[in-house]
Amino acid sequence: MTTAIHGLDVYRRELLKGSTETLILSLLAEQEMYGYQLAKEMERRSGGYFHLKEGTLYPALHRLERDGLIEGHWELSETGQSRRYYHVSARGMDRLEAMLAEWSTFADAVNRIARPVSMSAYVA
Amino acid sequence: MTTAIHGLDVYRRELLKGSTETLILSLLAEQEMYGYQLAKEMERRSGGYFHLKEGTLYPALHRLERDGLIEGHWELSETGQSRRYYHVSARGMDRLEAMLAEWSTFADAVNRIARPVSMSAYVA
DNA sequence: GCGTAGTACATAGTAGAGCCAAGTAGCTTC
DNA sequence: GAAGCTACTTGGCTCTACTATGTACTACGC
Repeated sequence: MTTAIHGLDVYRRELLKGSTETLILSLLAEQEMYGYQLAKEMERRSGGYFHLKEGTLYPALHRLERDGLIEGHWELSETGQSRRYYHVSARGMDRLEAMLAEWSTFADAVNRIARPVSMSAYVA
Repeated sequence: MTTAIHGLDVYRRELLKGSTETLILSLLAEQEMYGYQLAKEMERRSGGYFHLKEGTLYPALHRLERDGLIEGHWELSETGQSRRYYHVSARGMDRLEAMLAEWSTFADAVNRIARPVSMSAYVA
């Protein structure tokens, strides 16, 4: 059941694949944040469209840190909760820039194929 | 080795994930085509950006056919080569429309987060 | 004091997509 | 007859997002 809808769900999930890290880097580049805060901020900024699950968020943060793109440190909040704050490293900034350029190219290419008519300007 | 570049390769591949079927449906919606022709056309239209490998293309076509979004039939070319031509079904057209809408929403959401400044207009 | 809800992080397991590689098969060119 | 292009197929691999579950602390209502 819900087979008619199911395909779209999968589609949205697959679209997100690969963009998650760019989105995380973008937000962290603006401001140092901890995981939970990041998830909330992303949801807020996207008008509820992006809702990162834990199983996506934390492994992604671990990957980014492992690759040296972000750096994290523990802090104890007033309430006694431990939070891991992350900021983007110099290398991460370079990567972010490259990823944003890649995203632009990709989006343009998709639009050239999927929406050849409705796009106002595309190079001949 | 090539670790600095590797991340971007992965990024491009992951971006493609989920968009492939939309791209295929879009091209087939314009014109009936066979697999190999589809790959060439996609590469041409995207200025070489999209280069679908066989291991991506044919499984994707099989999935789309299995889901009833496209329908295929064999034809024998003048040279004696067998080709499987595909066209988009009514159901496939509906799905394509939904996917294009989803793509727009997704791209907007990404731009709101990743490029909050450079976007000319976004809703407050 | 106890259950519930929210905050905050971690991870094992699963599914799915794209890629690599290898194979089949026909045609053309040398 | 070897190489190269066309054309399709398939098995195995990697990577990513999600599900589900667990830990642990705080705050609220009863």
